[in-house]
Formats: sequence, C-alpha cells, structure tokens
Amino acid sequence: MENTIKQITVNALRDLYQTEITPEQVKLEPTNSDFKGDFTLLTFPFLRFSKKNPEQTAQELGLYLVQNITEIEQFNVVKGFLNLEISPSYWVNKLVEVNCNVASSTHQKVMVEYSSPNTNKPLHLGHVRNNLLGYSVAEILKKSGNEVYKINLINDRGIHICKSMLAWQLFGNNETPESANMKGDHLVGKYYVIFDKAYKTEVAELVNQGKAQEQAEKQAPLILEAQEMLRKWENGDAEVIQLWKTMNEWVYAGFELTYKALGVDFDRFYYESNTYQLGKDNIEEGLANGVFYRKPDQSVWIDLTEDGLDHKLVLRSDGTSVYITQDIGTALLKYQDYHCDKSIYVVGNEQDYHFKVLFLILKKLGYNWSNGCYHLSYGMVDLPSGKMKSREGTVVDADDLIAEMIETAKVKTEELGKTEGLSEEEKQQLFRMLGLGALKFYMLKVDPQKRMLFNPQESIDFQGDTGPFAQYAFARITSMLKAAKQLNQEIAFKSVEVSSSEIALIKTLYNYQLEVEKAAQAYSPAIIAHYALELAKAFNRVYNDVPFLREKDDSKRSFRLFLASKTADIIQDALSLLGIDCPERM
RNA sequence: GGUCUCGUAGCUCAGUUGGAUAGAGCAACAGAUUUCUAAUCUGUGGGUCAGGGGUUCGAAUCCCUUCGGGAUCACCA
Repeated sequence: MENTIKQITVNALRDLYQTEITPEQVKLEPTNSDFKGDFTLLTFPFLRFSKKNPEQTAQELGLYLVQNITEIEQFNVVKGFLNLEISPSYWVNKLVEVNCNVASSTHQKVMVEYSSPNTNKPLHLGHVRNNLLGYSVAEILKKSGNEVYKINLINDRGIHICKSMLAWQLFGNNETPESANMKGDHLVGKYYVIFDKAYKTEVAELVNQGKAQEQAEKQAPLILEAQEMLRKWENGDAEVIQLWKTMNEWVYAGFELTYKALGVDFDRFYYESNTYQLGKDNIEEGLANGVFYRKPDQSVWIDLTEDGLDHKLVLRSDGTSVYITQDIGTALLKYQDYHCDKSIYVVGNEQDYHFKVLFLILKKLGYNWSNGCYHLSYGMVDLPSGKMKSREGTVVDADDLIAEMIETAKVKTEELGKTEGLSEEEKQQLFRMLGLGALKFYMLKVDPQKRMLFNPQESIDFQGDTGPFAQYAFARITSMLKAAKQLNQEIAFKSVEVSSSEIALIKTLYNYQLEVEKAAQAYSPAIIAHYALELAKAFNRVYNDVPFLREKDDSKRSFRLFLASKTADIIQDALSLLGIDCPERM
C-alpha cells in the first residue's frame, strides 16, 4: 500500500504540477495515533512545485489520491499533513498475509562471536548481557534469512589463568569441584580471589619495608611465580600443562551449566591457546611485507598514526604474543574455516579502540574480508550502587542471578494461585520460563549500544514493560483457543466488520516482518522487545474491548479467534528471537 | 591531556531517513470485573529533550561550543 500511495503521488505531481519526482522522494509515515487516518503524506517538500500553501497543496493531493486509489476512503488535512484513511476491509484482508516468515533480501553467511569468557572466573552480570545479546542477534539474523554461525572464543591462556593455578597449587590441598561440592568455574574463581588476596598482602609488606607501590607490585614473589608459570606453560612444561588442562576442564563444565540455564548455545568453540601461534606467524609475514616494523629491542609494532591512531605493539620484545596478536590469528582462522561475509564480535565498548586497531591491521595485511568485520559494542551494566567491582564484592554472579529470578517467579506465581493442577515438573518449567523471561527481557529491551542500569528489584517485576507481560498475552490466548476447541468453535478467517482496536492489532501484526528486518540491520534485539510489548498491548486492548468466546455472531467470533491465534503465533515467534519461551498458561 | 561515547518526566527507557501537541513502563492518584486469566484495561498529574549558538519551511534528531558522566590511550586481557 505504501508503494502504491507513493507511486500515485508521483503521478499526482506530474498531472497537477507538471513535476517529475521519484517515489523515494515521497515522505509517507504511519499516522500519529492522535489523528484520524492510516498513512500521512508530508506535503512540505512539494510546496515549491505547487506554489501554494500547505493546506491547499494537501487538499489537492488528497482529492487526487482518493480518486485514484480505491482503498483510500477519505482524507483530512492538518497543517501540511495529509492524513489518508484506508478502508477497514483492506486491513481485515491483510490479516491473511500475516505469518512468521520473514522474506528476506539478504542471504549472507554471518558469524556471531559472543560470550568469550576468561577461564579464571565464573560468569557475572556483564557476561549475561553479552550472552543474551549475542544469542538474540544471531537468532534475529537467522530469522531474516542469513546463514548464521555462533562462535565462542575461549580465552584459556595468559597470566590470569596462571594466578588461579598457582593459588590452587599453594593453598588448594587438592580440592576438586566434587570434594568441594562446587561448580568448577566457581572453584577456580575462588582461587583467583585467594591469589589476589595473598598477592596484595605481599605487596603491602613490601611497601612497609620501604618499597614504592609500583615496584612492590612488580616484585612480589607471587606475581613472579605466576609469570614463571606462564613461561613454563609456553614452553610446554608437562606438569603445568596438566594442571592447566585439569582446571580448565572444571571451568568448562561449570560454564556449560550456566549456558544451559541461560538457554544459549554455540556452533563452535575456539580457544586462544590454539590461535595465538597463527597470529605470530602472520606478524612475521607482515614484517616481511613492511606492514610492521621492529624496534631495536626486538619488539614489533605497527604505525597507525596516518589513520588517526597510535603506534601499536603486536609482539613483545621477548617474542611472546599480546592480546591483539591472538585476535589476528583468531580472525584469520575463523575466516579460513567459514569464509563468512560478515563477522560480528559481541564485545563490550571498553574495547572500542582495540577493535578499531584490529580491523585496521587486518586491512593493512591485505585481508579484504576485514570489511565484513563488525564490533557490536555494547554498554556496561551498572548497579544502583554504581559500577560492578570485583574488588568490592559487588559483582552479581550469573548463576545466583538466574536462581533468584526463578525463585521470585515461583513466589509470585504461587501467590497468585496460578499453579493449581500443574505437576511438579510443569511447575518448575513454568517458573523457569517466567524467571528467565523477565531477566532476558529486562536486559534486551535496552538499546545494546547504551550503558544500562540493572536494578534487581525492577528486573524481577512482572508487570508493565516486562517479559511476563508479553508471555501473559500468549498464555491468555492459548487457553482461550483451547476452550474454543472444546466448544467446537470455528477458528477461521472471515470478512467481517471490525473495531478500531482490532484494526490497530492487525496493523501491528502486519509490521512484524519489517521490525525483524530493522532489528537485523541494527543488530538490536531491543527493537524486537519493544515490538513484542506493543503487540501484547494491542491485543490486551482488543481483549478488553470486545468478546471472543462469547461473541454471538458466528463470523465475528471465528474471525476474532483467528486474529487471536495469529497474535499468539507472532508473540511466540518474536519472543523466541529473544530466547524467551512462552508458557501455555500462567 | 588526546580520542571515543552518553546526557529525554522523580526512576528506568522509547523516539524511524530531521516532521504534527516529545511517548511508554515503574512510582503516585482516580476508575473498570454478576463477563473469555485483573500478571489486564482506562484516566489524571508530571518535561528548559544538560546549557548556549548555528543550518531550515521544521531540530530531541544534523553542525559548532560550554558543562557534566563514562570508556580508552599498557611489552594486561
């Protein structure tokens, strides 16, 4: 319809004002809900052609459009805005076209790398945002017609890992996840904290003995020992490697449980311990080609000042690799393995500079595919008390958080007496759907790029702009349709008269595909979240407005049940893009 | 200090390629159910879109500037 209106407007300008324009120049928008109409045509840009005032111009165009487009019943003019009113039957018939399939123009191979944890600590709130975002963006891209691979790049090597290992060696007494009855990632994290504590004590002692803070931090025996361990690791020391393997396995087992609880998944894992060597090889190549240069101390750098950045180190003077060395290697390996058109990195915005540098280096190395690399940079998660700081113990643990959400769902659901007749297993399933629905929705409804505040009290709210709000609309419809079937009521499309709230709902349903495309283009689950809310609201309004099961008119009842079932389909589909499941009753 | 980024109602957030009187939710207050799930719906109050300047028919949106918050600028990752 939009295209028709635009095309006819082009004709109108030709016939009325002897002016040629393209359909793209026609500004057409959905009419603001405060005004009467479905589409609004902006006449301001045409004034110089009509040489008349906005009202007159709008009048003339309105008359022309009504005469030439049968679906347009009436129009009204407010200032320079031409509001076009489409016949209700047009919208009613549109409902037939509504479905969950998104016919997409793009068919690309896309890789989404997300989660990417370090193996020295359990996952926390920040990781939760990352995981939910990555999963959802991947699902949205899939929905809009792309071939998507979800990748998790595990940072399994480096000094931080050695800290946990060393602390375990010194203070662990051979403790294992089994003996401690603790998830493996939490156990390893515990030793990371123990290291940090002991290290600080050492530093404080050295400072007391008169050393400068900075010097003390570098000379504390524990840090020296950890560094020694890292060297041993790089040299393949059997004992260190064995310990490293064992402790990493503990962590992986722990992560797996968390991922499962969150409902996120991956097509493939990469490990930095496998990719850093490839990066190093590439540096050597680039060195030969003059992309990099070597300083007298043997460290290797790249000059990015021409591009407004700085000189950047890519290899230490002792020949070992740094963070970006590994990332060059990983990028290369990922491309070799998949040849994706696009490669998306879901990483926090504190690394904006790093990715700017990385992509630029890849380009300078001559990899054209680096044009398809994109850093999906998301904002940090703050707490009402301020920033999360591990040192101050204000970090919100992912496992705790999930458990609390489910527990809250349980309490609230039982308070409302909604569990009657459910088996124990069904109950657990319901609490999980609701708790995670609330959590996921809360985190995904905010624009990814923006910093967000995590308010524990609000996150477990089940009213208003929340996941459970949308889930509730689905549950209501599902149980209604169930009742309809028991009553042998027909659920089918009929050409009937509809109320304005029903038209509003149909329009919203019809917009689904557009919204998915928009979300895919912007890499933004927030767009889907807001859409799902809008849809649930539009349905709730109809539900309060007109009867469904009790409608006396058979055709109308059939139609409304059909409308409801379409709504349920779309709500479920939209929420699934956010990783949220819908319960059939709640 | 250099670079990047953000600033919208008491709080949390929306706001399409610049378009009408800047919108939701929470919180506050007032209503709706002999009726299909009230985890719902309807209404009221609440704004110098951080301040200032510019571009134009028209700016929360684009440009400049000031102020304020955050990030980053490591032979850490």
